[in-house]
Amino acid sequence: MQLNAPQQAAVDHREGALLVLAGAGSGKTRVITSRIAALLKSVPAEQVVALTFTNKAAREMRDRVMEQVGRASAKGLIVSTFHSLGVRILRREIERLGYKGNFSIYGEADQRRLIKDLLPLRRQERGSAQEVEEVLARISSAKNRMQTPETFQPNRHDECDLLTAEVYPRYQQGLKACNAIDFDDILLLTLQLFASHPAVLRQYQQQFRYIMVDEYQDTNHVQYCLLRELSAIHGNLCVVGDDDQSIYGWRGAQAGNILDFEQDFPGARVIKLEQNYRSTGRILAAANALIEHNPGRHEKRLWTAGEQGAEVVYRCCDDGEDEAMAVVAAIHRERYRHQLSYRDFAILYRTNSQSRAFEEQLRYENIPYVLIGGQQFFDRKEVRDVLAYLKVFVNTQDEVNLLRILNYPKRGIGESTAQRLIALSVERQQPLWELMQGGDLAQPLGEKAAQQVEAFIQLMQRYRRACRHGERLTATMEELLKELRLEDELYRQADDPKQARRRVENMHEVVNALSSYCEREAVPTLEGFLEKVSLLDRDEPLRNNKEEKLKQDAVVLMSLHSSKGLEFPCVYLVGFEEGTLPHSKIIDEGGDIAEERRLCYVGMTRARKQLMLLGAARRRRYGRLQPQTASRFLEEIPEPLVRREGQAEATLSSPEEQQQQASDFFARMRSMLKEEKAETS
DNA sequence: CCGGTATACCTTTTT
DNA sequence: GGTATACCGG
Repeated sequence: MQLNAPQQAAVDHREGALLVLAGAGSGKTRVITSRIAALLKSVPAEQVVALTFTNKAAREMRDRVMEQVGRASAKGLIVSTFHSLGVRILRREIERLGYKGNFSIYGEADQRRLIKDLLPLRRQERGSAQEVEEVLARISSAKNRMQTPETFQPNRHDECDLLTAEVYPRYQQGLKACNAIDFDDILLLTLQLFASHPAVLRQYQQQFRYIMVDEYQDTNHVQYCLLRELSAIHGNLCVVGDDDQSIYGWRGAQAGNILDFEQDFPGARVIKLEQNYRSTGRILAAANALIEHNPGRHEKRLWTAGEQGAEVVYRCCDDGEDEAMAVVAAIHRERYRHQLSYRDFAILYRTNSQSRAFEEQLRYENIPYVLIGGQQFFDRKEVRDVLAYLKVFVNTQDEVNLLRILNYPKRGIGESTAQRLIALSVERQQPLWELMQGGDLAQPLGEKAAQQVEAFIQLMQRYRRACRHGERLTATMEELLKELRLEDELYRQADDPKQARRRVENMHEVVNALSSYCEREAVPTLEGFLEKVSLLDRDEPLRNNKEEKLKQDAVVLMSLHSSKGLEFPCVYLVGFEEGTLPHSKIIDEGGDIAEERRLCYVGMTRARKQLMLLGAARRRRYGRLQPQTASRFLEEIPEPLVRREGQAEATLSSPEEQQQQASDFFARMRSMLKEEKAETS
């Protein structure tokens, strides 16, 4: 297929800043890969950098460039995520900032643990889970705004902000003491490195002569600054994106970056791609009608030379189960009518918890499906526990993880012993690892505990040494799991043997991942493995990653966020209700409705041939059945563009609902009685 | 120190 | 309806 005129213009652009405003389905990826291919004809590959947000996007882009220019010409080309590039730079340069090269990368679980331990230091009340979560979010957002512990400006009238101001410096010190950095630090420290070491910056400026950025609308302020620094000399920055698809504002992305590009990089050329090659006319018309309700966009109107296609349908179902049945029925029907494969269908939802009803229905009907995202592999406790051992082997300063495994599996080193060790470590100004190694702990800890600690540290030393030899990594790890008897531990903990088996499987999946990493890599190291694992996209479980999953012939289930960048012949956008599609959290807390609208727009524009919107008249939320109303976005798409089907009313009549009402009544009575009691006593 | 049960809280979206 | 924490008894 040939490039159209604006696409070609973007590919041919060479020097200076370029903004490509690429509407959904306008052949954006093709433009980027073609432009890289064109550059490689006259520029050494190692001077070209393409940055993406997900590993999958990076891999895809790299593959497509190689298809066009061949493996040899692409050698040295950097296609990577922002975070991978950051880590790559930091591994080489971080000692200039006072960290050591074997630093750990802390995910949310590690961060939470660290903050949790910090909170009670300052306050008598113990840090509740909510508080930890809130403080963590604020620290992260501060980092995204480039506020350090020193420059953080709390809102004086905001309790939580003041707490954050106290915790933030300690948190950052804690990280450094553990020789660890968090996800936001990856980018922030890279930027700080550049600021404090101009010579280092210059070196990278000279190396990266042509910089391209995909999904520019998702960049946050730190990423923007990095790009500005790196392109400062030559100005060869080409960014591609679509402000209408900016859906990561909650994570600090600034759609302003793409709206202000022309002011930030004077002389920038702007090219709009508005011809859509993906969806039918009717789907585009509906999506356009919706997105036009958003203020302050780059004016853009998608059009297609293709056919009008089938009607877009909205269907109101009785409840969640009915909705699932309707989708499955539609899949059966369309598959038969148009000779489609299962993989041609996608079910998209706002929250991951919505997947359950569809999974059940699909399983019931024996339809193969794949679930993308959701409960993440690396968030699972059993996986994190194993990884914690590996992290400590690499970085013995990593006390967050050291404390995590100190008594896992249970080895008689309980909470009080741990606290005594920590106190001792503070008192003697000695890292925990050294303290435990030093022996002589019988007095402070007691004979028995000291013995257990001794045994623990012996074991750790032994395996730490064994891990140095890259050859036997996998075998060493297998031995470790065996010696720790983690499998038994998992069976003992779980109350359901099936659940236990799943956990054991997950644990072994880590070993499998390590094994396949070792096979792939020329010089495998534990460090390298952990780095890979830390930087994985949320929804690629190690080996059978997103692509492999998509290749199977199965219906795809995923969140609207995960769906960005993908396309399917038939899309079912479910939960089209107030409180779900504009999510209640956003409605209640005065969040950004426009972003919800964009999310909806992203979902709609994934569809090539057929788009169906579904909602329910009542739905179970937190286990309660509640009446629902149609999403406000439905009204924003005028009648002829979306055909309304089904008109279930929110009537309360089923036996289940009556029972629900009764139990609600008794719950109210009980709580009233409790209050009365409290008053009288 | 451990394992059990009661409980509170919760659900956005994720590199 | 599910998980993470709290508290209590052994």
